[in-house]
Amino acid sequence: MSQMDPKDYELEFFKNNGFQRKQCSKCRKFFWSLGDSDICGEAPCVEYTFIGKPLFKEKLSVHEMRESFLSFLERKDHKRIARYPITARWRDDVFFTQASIYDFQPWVIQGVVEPPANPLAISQTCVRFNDIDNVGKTGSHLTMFEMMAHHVFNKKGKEIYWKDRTVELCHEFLTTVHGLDPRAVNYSEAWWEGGGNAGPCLEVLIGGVEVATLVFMTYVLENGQQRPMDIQVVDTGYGLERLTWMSQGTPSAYEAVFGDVLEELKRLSGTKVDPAILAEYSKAAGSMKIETSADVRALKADVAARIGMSYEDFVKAIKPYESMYVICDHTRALMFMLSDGVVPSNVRQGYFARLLVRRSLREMSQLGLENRLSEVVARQVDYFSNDFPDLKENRDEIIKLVDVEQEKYKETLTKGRGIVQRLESSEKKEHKGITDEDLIELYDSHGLNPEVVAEFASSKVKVPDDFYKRVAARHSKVEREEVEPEITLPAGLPPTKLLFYKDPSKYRFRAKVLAVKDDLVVLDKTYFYAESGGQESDHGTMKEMKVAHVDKIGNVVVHRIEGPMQAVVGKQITCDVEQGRRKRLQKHHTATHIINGAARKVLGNHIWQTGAHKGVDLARLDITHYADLTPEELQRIELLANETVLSGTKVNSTFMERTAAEKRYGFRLYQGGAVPGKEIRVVRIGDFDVEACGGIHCKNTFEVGAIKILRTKRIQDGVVRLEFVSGMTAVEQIQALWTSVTEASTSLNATPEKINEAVQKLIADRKELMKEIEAMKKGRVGETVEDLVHRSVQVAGVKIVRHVESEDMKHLVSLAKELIGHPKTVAVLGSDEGGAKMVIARSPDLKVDCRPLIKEAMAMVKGSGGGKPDFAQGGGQDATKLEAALDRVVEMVKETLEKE
RNA sequence: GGGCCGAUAGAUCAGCGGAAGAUCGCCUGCUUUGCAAGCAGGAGGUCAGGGGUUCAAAUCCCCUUCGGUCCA
Repeated sequence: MSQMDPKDYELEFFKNNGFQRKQCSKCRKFFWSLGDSDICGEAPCVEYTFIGKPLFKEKLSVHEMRESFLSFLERKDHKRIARYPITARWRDDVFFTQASIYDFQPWVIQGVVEPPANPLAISQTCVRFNDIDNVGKTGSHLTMFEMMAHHVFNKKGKEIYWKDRTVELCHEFLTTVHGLDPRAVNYSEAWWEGGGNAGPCLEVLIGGVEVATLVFMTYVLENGQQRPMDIQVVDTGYGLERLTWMSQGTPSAYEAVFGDVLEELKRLSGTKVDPAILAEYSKAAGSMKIETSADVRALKADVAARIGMSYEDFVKAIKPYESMYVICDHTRALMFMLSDGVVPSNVRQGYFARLLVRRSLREMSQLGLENRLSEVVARQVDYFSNDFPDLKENRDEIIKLVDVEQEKYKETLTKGRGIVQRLESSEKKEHKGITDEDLIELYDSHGLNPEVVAEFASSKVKVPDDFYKRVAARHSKVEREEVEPEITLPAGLPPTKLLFYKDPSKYRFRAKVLAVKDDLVVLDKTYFYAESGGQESDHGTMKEMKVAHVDKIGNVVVHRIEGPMQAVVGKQITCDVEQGRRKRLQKHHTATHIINGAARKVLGNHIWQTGAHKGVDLARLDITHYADLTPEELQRIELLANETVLSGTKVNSTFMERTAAEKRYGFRLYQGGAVPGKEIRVVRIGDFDVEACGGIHCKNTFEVGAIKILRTKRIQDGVVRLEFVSGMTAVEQIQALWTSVTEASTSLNATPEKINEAVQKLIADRKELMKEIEAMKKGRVGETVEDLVHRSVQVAGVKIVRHVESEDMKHLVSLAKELIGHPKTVAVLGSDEGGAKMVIARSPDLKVDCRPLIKEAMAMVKGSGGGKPDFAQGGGQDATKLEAALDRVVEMVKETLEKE
């Protein structure tokens, strides 16, 4: 904390209002307060003081608390903005929105784009999975929470407010709005770092809980160095759930936050716990700061001892409540994730949705509520949908996704049960049961955690203490980082004017060269579209130079030149954008929006774009969906897409004020990833599809010409990829397909329509023929056998059949099998097909061991062999020695027989 | 994005270097008033695809594709 400078915290607001700077006698932290205590006011320095005696004047639900915060700030000239999606589509460094400031990283904070409002107020839905194991047990841990915030982005010369006003607002909200005793709040000095930024912060402590953090983002961290930011950001974060809890003074945060839903669960499960036990536990849990599972164990042991129960009985008594708390938390998180377009999957964001579903299902079954998870989720939707209308809109989708996912887990369990049982029965022979390694394998590779395995197993399962540690160990690996070479441009380049938005049909223009670096040219303005939003860049020429790629770095467009560089800084040059390429790209881009809209209409509201690429020859769109597309669904999407093309709907591409656009079209806009900025470009195809998009589009859907979906595949669980073509590319593709179909049908002497029939018949015929051949071969063997037996050499009453023919091994083997069906027979068969091959076999009524025979014989032909005592086979390269080898075997057999 | 497990008959799986198996399902008979079942017989496999090692590969090695699962 060497960065901390006491001056950072000496606020006018504190001085003018009589706050004293104190040092906590326990943790030595400095804090500002109007009260008398010399303790900072955060657990564990103090115990929670508000349990049973709320510190606010009114008990508020989460909804009321959220509204009181947002409307308070509106009265203080802040603009209220809607929450951002919980899955951070606009960032590739994180999966989920974990704090309100995430909404504005990195572009707003870096000054690349304007914030949607300034100052602004928001209640941002967030999820964090680090403490998931503590949820339900500690009384306060949650995976999903709402971070309420006021944010200010101060640019030089345009400062709005900074530390004093921030603290003043916070203080007023707590004391004036909620009637908190001004002496009951402490502001403790701390330092904040995150996302490459840092700055001083004040932690707002009430009743033992940190209810808010007021961060003043001041510095950029670069190579361990601090540099002042261009924009100084007020980043506050108020814990909605904590404030609500505080206002109610319930034993745990869960009781305060989950209201209706928790009641419903209690009713459904008919859970009854001795109120005395629960009260005692809640009191203890609520008054302690608990962070690890060891803390939880210690706490439980402590409480159990205090009320005179055994640890085991106590744990058992309180388990149903823990289950319900977990379910409440997980289903709320799940609801928002699913509503925001996360489809459960085995990778990325989807995995966390799956995790929540599976954990919830296990707790549900603990309560005896199998197969009813979606009911609870539905209840959550009802509880929250007044304040988040999108939840209501997506209600059916959310329920469907939960049900689908529940089915998938059941399948995993069904499979798992079989695996466990087979494992047990196969290892019973060694009397080992299920080992630690088995448990880890079952969890890591088959998704069965130890409790589930124990349930499935008939033998006793012992779980090692360090189970999860050992699982983690299996995943320890060296993270390799791929550092992309970053292009550094000369400093001070102005943003390139993007003229293609003004006139997308202009292909020839003159512009001034601002900079040249290696093979890159920067102009003052350009009609070249830079690769973004999955649309490949334009190509073209500048004077005689070939433009091979166009990129955007920050606000500057760079044109990459292939071949000799002729651009001169300061000169005006003539540029030409390649028309044909642009037109194909733009058709594919509009087609992508159409396909996206069509897929959503056919499949449902959970369809979101999760990736897209628009090339010259092919476009592809990845959408979130929980199952493979059926041929029917695919056809319906294709039909609807082409109907839309033919409808001749106007494609509107206009810049709109961001909040107005969001209000009008909702967060659906952000299909290709949220594009923050005060103004966003909205591409709207009638009522069919609206997306925030920077790409270049057709002016009317009929320009797309035609859309042909070529193929679809599941690229992960939960994501389906559609590959398609449009315009002339579609016609070319159809022609190419038609050509191969025609050629194939000609070869088959069938019409294209009957081609499948013809192929099926061909396959059936071939199968039939193969069988006939096999049968004939067998018959031939039968014929030879009698003949061979007849011509065999007899030694000591044993028939030795020595025979050579040019056939494959399979033939020799079946011949040998037939021969040793005769009593007292030894078969010594050879073939010179593709080297030397030999089979030595004898009927079961003899004792000759064939293995040493084949070994010796095959050594003679530079090979080897083996098998069973009564049936050996082998081979070698030297077919010229085959006859000699056969003779040698017959010799040895004779010797053996004569000895007996 | 990474680790691990896996792909054999319609389904579930065994086999893990020496001619492809079990159970269920399916078909045909027999038995039964009928059903469930029982008995007898039968059909059904490019052992995911492609390379390699070997005398010999479902089996060992490598690659590809697909699935499952855990972790970020």
